[in-house]
Amino acid sequence: MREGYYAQIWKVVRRIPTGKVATYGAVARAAGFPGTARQVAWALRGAPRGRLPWHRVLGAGGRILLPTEGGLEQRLRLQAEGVSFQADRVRMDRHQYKMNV
DNA sequence: CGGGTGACTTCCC
DNA sequence: GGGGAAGCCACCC
Repeated sequence: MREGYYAQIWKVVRRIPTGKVATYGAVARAAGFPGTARQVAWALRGAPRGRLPWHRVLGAGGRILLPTEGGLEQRLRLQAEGVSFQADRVRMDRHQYKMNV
């Protein structure tokens, strides 16, 4: 089933190391599907929870876009990994993970 | 195959 | 820098 696209996205997300983050758009590009940032969110939502560092994927500018509790959990998880924030955004200048396109 | 739905982005005011 | 509009696209009726 829908493994083709999702599997690629998950593979990229799993490459993001602890303490680093990436944006939806960057993940999409690295996976070989430029312009599908929105679909990355689908892939994360439909991902098998527990074995994917979903919390390391953020919106452009380092913003957490996951609403309500999920967003809070995401922030806590990131902070637990040593990711620093400035107001509501992650300091991308320090934590953005550069992927080999 | 048409239409609605977003954990998106970018541009413009 | 907030707010709105438009572009994009996999997924599910």
